[in-house]
Amino acid sequence: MSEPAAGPRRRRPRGDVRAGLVAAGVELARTGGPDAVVLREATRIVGVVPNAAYRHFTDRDELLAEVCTAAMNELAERMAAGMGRVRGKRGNPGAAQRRLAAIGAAYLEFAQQEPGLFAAAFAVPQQHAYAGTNRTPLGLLQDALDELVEAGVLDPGRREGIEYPIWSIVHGTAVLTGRGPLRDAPEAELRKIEALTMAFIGNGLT
Amino acid sequence: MSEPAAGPRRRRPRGDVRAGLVAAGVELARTGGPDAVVLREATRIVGVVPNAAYRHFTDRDELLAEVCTAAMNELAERMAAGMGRVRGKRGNPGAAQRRLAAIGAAYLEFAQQEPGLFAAAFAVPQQHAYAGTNRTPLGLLQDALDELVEAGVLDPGRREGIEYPIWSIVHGTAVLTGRGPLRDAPEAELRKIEALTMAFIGNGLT
DNA sequence: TCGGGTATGTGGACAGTGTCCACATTGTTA
DNA sequence: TAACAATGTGGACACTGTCCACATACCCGA
Repeated sequence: MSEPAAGPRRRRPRGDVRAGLVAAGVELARTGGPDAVVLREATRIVGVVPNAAYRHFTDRDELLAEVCTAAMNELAERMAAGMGRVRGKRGNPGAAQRRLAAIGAAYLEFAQQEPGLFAAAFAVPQQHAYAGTNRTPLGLLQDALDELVEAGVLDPGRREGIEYPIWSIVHGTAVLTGRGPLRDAPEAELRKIEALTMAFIGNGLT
Repeated sequence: MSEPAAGPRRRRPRGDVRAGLVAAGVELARTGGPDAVVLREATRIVGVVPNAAYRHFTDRDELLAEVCTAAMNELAERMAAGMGRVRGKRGNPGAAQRRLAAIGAAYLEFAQQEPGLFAAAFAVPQQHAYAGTNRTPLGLLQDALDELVEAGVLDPGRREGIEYPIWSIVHGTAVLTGRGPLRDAPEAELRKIEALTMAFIGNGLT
């Protein structure tokens, strides 16, 4: 009874349906990962007929890509937030180290609290643009490492390319303990693994 | 015209259809990853009606689980093979290090040469048994690390739990450079990242 | 040897999905 | 105001996983 009884229902404002579909897709991904992003369900949530989606996306894959980008952005956002909570001037050795630890912790925390979105973030079909901003996981990590060099904690000679092993170890931990084979280890065990991961990184930097 | 003209076609030997379905599933996964393991297509390959699959698996998920296990076994097999190619007595420091490097290299190589199977190996729905044998990626890694301790290369005090960061870094590299955001980096770049990964591990052990 | 029971395969059906086509409506612009 | 582009609708198709009832082949005990 919420609909205003027949009458040619007003069309939603421009671009509203598209945004709604993406938002709906994000919620679906949050619950069930990328596979749960089903086009028809998204249109149902928005309250529109399935075909309407094809006015905004050529494919289900295009919708999914949009959802994935949103998920990746949320991950980056949480990393930035975690880093922002660390006080201390840029270049301060202790603060620099804590900031690196903070983005790593935020990464793992996101993977644990939002397994669906985390999986979606890395389930991009085809190609990911990422153009423009470097407010991405990799960009943030690189910033943190650059600060570590500035602060004199990390030898400049060892800086080049070190973001990749570090990203790998954090991502690997997230995946293996999340959806992966280590998923049903007891909570305490998982904490220990995370601590080992962080320690291993620290070890590799000094 | 290849069928022997009507007549009640002989039933296949016991357990043959089941094995065939798994094999077909593996081939599908090899080409397109876990999502490509579609039950009806597998039955088509085996030459049987879709419903026949339900005499051997309760679910498509159960078939998929079987396929995933097979994929994981193949990964373990390749790691074991890579390790086996390294000569030198157990406990020899150099050989121990080369063996660790070999299983890491085999892991990355498998992920690159068989992206579909690699993805499938870690796409197990629900729970993974793995009971019995420890001829698994983790088991092999643990063996290699134990040997490293025996050989006096790795301080016994740092042995406990170190398999997890190491597995994580290798797995993370495989995922990020395979299906992940680093997937379309140029070949040379990928090699460099792999080398950095291995170096980072060596650094973390000594 | 035979007869029944169990394992296995078949045929037909259903709901759900992505996607296509033709049509209707709206909002905008010349 | 008339034409046009953007957007939404209705109906259809092939494909998927899964269910039910039925048919057959094989095996084991009498």
